[in-house]
Amino acid sequence: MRGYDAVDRSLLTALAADPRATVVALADRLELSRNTVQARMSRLEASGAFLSFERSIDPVPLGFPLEAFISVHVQQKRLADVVDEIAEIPEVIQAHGLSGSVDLLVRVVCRDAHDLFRIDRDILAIDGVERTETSLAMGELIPFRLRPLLDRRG
Amino acid sequence: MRGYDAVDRSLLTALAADPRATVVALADRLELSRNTVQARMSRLEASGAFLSFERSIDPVPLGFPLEAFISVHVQQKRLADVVDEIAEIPEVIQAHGLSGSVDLLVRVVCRDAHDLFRIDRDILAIDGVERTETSLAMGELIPFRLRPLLDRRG
DNA sequence: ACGAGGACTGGGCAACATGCTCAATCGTCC
DNA sequence: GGACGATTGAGCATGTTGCCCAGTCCTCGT
Repeated sequence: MRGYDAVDRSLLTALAADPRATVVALADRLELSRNTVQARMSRLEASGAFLSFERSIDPVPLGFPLEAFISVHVQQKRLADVVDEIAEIPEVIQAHGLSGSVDLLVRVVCRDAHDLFRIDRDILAIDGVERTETSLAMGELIPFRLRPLLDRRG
Repeated sequence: MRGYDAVDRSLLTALAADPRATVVALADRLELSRNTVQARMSRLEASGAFLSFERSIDPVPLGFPLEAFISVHVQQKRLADVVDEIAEIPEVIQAHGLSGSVDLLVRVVCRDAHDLFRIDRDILAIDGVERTETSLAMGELIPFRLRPLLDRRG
């Protein structure tokens, strides 16, 4: 299933406003019948509209107040191995392969600056890694959001 | 409330495995009483452990298969204004302020390359923006995860 | 204009979940 | 020992879920 209609989008929006809303509550708010909401929800679920719930957990109260992005330059041929090794570091919470001069954008959280230093060192020590550049995230200036996208006509 | 104990972490882990699990189901799985789970959940909720549900929605089925990171160099003094203007672009789903040579790391999704080109142009046109560098995300090589962190001793 | 297919609706029903309260138990800390 | 907080099991009224059904409404293609 690709592309959602207005009903799907408003369902997602309503869910964003209240993630644990019941089907009945959603039906009420959207002025749809309970059956419709139930059917839509199963379809959304089945179509893979939802990512892991882990994305909705805040690392800060877990004790990781610092976030950083580490740009990694890699010997291309060893990219897969490098990724495997980076994945072993628990503080790495995400990594994207990029086009362009930087090969890998690694997102990490840590307890303090010392922690970050260590993680960077660990990545540099990996065979195939040529260079890294660490940027401390000073804040999420635009917090993750999909609403503007959801609110537009599809 | 800062810092969760083992019970909190296993609750979060269990929730990650099944985001819409009922309190009863969680109690079962963790071999806790229903009351305990209910109490913990309210505390987690109240302590701000959960981020917006939007983070758990996949932009791809919404019709945005392409993701990119745009590094933005800004005249420092105008940073706030630049962020405000960037926030007007719906395809911008997140932005971090960074330490280092890049001031702003903007995460965007788009329908196609043409779309991306337009967004980059829009950002460049903003007063106070000096330079941008666009990197297309070739894939989420390490999908967002907190489990390794959750699984460790707190 | 007709019928078919799909989505939506309202009704009903049994099984289950929730939110709440209570009394009892268990550790830990002073 | 005594006090405190966390946990437990029980109970209860109310709300929710998952399911099924029949009826309606739209949109298609013919």
